[in-house]
Amino acid sequence: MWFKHFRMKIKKDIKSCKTCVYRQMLFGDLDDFEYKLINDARAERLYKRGEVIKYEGEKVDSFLYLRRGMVKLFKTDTRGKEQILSLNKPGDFVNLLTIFTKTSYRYSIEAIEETLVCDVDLEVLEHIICTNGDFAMRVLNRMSNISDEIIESRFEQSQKQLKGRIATILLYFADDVYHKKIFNLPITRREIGELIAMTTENTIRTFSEFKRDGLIDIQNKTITLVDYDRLKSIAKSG
Amino acid sequence: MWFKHFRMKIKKDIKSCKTCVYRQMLFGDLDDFEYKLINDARAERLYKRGEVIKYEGEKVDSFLYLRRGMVKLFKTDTRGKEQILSLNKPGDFVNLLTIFTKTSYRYSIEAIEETLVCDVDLEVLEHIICTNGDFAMRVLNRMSNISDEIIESRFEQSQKQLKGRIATILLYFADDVYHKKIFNLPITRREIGELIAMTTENTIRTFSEFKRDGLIDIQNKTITLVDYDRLKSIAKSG
DNA sequence: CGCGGCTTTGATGTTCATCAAGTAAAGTGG
DNA sequence: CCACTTTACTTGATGAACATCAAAGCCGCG
Repeated sequence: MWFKHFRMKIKKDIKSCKTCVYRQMLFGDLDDFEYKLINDARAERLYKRGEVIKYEGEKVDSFLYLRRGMVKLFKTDTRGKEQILSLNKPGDFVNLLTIFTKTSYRYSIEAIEETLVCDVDLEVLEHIICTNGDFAMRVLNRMSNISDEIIESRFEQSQKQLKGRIATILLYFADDVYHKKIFNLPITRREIGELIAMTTENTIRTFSEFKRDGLIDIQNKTITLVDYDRLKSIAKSG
Repeated sequence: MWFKHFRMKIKKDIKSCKTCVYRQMLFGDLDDFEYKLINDARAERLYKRGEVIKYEGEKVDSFLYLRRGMVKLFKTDTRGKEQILSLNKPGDFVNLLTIFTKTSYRYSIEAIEETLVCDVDLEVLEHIICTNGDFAMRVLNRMSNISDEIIESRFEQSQKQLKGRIATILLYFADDVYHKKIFNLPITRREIGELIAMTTENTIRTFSEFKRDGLIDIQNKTITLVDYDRLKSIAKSG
């Protein structure tokens, strides 16, 4: 398993953070000098599906944000089954909540499709936080928002049962990730199960049922949302 | 309901933050001027059991920390049932994760016993963060830790079933709150159910079963952990 | 002293996990 | 490129864990 770690490609992109589309989300108001610091401490890394970006237990020493692709954060439970804590899509600050913990990762991060990640050295980020109070406030603000969203979405998912959770996931891909009603599922049925805390079998059963009921169409990995409104209602009602 | 809000007592304590036992947890390295700022922006508030400290939807405009007593953070689900997100005990920073969100509370905070809370105006805290980088880093560090702990404990609880969750809660009170094997349960059976995401009935059934099996003794609200080791093992194994 | 909330126990039903078994797809090594 | 192996996908049958419904005793409090 570990050998995968060494296959990752490291390259420097010519473009600077200044021209990055995700810049304004956090680094919007830095001055030229600060940009240069960030930019010099930054590496772009490309991962293939299945490559592990960070292992549980590794030291947290960089700030990660996702430019392309998709990653999962997951832990392995006592019986050896993986449980997915969250999916991250382009624009997400993968590990922002954990970044300042001074301990090590409590979960692993793995690419679920070809993924491009920006990796910024933590010390540089900390330096800017220490010297630029407004920036510190912006980081704090992002952290609060991410934390609130996680708690909120967990709360909502916990009230739903199987069908509601599956419908929610399908709508997440259609609305928030691909912005289309037809898309290729980037993850396996098993991973969907790990994400919604259900077994693979029941996840598949629900997919089949949704297909029988004319809610979706399935061609292997290609999903089409046929009855969007009814899916929405299932996602809502549980 | 809302009228409760106005019954809360507001008083200024003579002692300053400088002498507070919880000082070193966050405010340890502030200079005299900063202490004075915090101290002047601070109010101590005393709440009785059942009094709501913050309502979901209220604006977040202060930093809260708990000096005495216990509070619960909770939300009301779609069917009108409450779900407890977390319990906080003395020394906890009740709303630290939410503080910088610039929106409003997504949950309510209520005292479950007589509770003394320090309430610090947010603008003053933000001012100090903006001008004292080391302090900002310490706040970020605390936020990361709290977030990690929440995610970790949720992950662990989600793998357990009824008995494991109840055992975990009992050990939490004994080990982390009261540091005794005999204590008065500060919350009702229903609230325990809300905390572990189970029904009141099954929570009670499990209590009875633990008593029958000689794990605990129950006299109304007074709980005695009789077989601490076996409880520990149940909490661990699920 | 009676009303409402808390507590308790039992009976029944639902949701989901587990086990089993087979097909399809996707890597892998010769 | 093909046999072989592994992993993903699928469906059915059975059982366990927990929710729901019902009913009654208890306790505090106005």
